Amino acid sequence: MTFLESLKNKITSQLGASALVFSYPPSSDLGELSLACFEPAKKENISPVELAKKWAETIKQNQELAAYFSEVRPVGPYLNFFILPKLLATEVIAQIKKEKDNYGRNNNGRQQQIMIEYSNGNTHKEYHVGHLRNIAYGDAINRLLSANGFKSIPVSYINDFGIHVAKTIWNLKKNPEYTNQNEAKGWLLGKCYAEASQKLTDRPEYKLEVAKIMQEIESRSGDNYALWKETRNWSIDYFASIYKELDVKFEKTFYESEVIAEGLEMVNTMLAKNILVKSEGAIIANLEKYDLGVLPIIRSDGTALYPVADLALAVNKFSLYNLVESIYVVDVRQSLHFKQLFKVLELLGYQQRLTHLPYDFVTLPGGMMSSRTGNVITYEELKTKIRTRLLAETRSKHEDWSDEQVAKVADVLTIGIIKFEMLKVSADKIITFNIEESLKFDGYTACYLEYSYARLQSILRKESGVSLLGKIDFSLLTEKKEVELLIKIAKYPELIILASAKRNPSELTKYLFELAQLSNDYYHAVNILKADKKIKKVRLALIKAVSQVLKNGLDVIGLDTLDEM
RNA sequence: GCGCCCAUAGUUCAAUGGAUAGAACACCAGCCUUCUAAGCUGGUUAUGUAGGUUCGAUUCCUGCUGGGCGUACCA
Repeated sequence: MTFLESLKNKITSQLGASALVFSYPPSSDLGELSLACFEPAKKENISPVELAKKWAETIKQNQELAAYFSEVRPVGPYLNFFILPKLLATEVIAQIKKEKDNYGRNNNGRQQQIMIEYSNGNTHKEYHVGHLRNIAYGDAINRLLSANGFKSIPVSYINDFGIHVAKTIWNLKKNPEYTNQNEAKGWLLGKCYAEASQKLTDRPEYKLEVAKIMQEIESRSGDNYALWKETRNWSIDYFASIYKELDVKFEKTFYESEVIAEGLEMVNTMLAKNILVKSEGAIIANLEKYDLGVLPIIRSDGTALYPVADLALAVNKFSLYNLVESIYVVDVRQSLHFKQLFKVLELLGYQQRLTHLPYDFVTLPGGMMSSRTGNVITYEELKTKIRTRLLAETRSKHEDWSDEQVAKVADVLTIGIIKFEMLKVSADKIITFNIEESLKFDGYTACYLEYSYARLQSILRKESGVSLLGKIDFSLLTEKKEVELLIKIAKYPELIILASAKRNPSELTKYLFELAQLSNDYYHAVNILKADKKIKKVRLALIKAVSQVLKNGLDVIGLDTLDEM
């Protein structure tokens, strides 16, 4: 239990109340902890102002509890607590020192298994910034669940069998130069797809050729099937390299091509059960009585649509793992599709909790991203642009560094910028990805956070001789900024719970930014290394705790840290 | 047509129904003999519209306006 939790429990029990809602005052002039008395006053049938006054006295009657505070002050309908800095510092810093990388983690999930599917790669297609939002969001939720004590199982589902594959192969055969270059083969397939898509829009008469290729791939024999197998691996290898760069790991990867047969069997069973019906030559799930319209399953030409694999995939997940929840991190535009899919699974008798975790799309300043109009930025292009700038910037700061050192910093910051830009906005907001803006190093950015951490490390490094093991006099932390920092890091475990409950990593990015601001503010205002010996020691202990919290929080949103930059 | 989402400062975003609606960018003025100036300090600016519920609404409900997305053989 954290210091703040136990303090809130003690107050609640002394007041003889239950389920009190605590909050934090908007300004440190109003204390460190606050209790709004509106609701409890209703139960007691007195005004909240009166109750706050009354409760202030009740707290003071308990000497042991009152000793935690320099003041318990009723302010209108609020009861505000001024926590003694010495106690706050002693307890919070000790806990961080003890738990280190585990500070902030809890076991609320009791190791129950939650599967989270994200990444949604399409082989034979370009990998663009939209995918990056999915990866950053899915990976952060995965890490958040894990930090809250769930056994989170990240899985990736790769669509290697759709019509887009046939389009790419069709164009590849017409333009063999796509296979003869030195560039990454998976990346070239993406270019090949974009061109194919454009050609087929301009000349729809080629669609018959594409359909023929698709049929041959589905029949799993012939030259086109062999070419599919070969090119599929190019994309899969390419994805693996991207995941490695982004530091995301999957426990299992599902492929559409491997579940489609099972899905077709399910279709037959469901036809027999009348869950699916034939209509206008196609096979559909008619969900109109649930206000969910119609879900087409099999085209009238007999070929399978996306839900076939999706149904089999969902069932596979449940049979392979004992899940309390199965999460799908997928673009909000597929909301109706998932409602339909979940309803069909329910009709089949599955009762597990299924969650579609939607996020809105990423656009570019020039308008909606689309392969067709060419207004699309691939991961490769984005990464290169950002990394090139960072290499130059880092070199200009450190002329004496080796190329390896400079590259290391640029690599960590590049990935950090991409993930942070995707996470700092809540999922229901459209992100207009402005590369120039993302490249800035000021303000609410990944670089700012990373820089703040590196600065703290730098100070700690300069005084590595000072032992932080011996007795530290925490009563020496009396500066206002020190108390603000202390209460901020004391709150961190609550943020992990909140961000996970709301499934919203931006709660955490915001918190970390505020912590970094406080931290930068602090070491500008207060000298650490030149302070008296005892004060220096306690201030070093404080910034060590702060840097630990920064590191832990950055880790939860998937960002690596740098000791120097 | 129907359904879902969005609307807050010049721009991009915050705000479990609660205290003076917070930040960042941009702009202006300062700070390197002081732990990395990728930093810090100070200043200017906002809840689309009409109602309702409430002691209290940026938040909940309804209408309107504007924008986005989805809506049977794309994924």
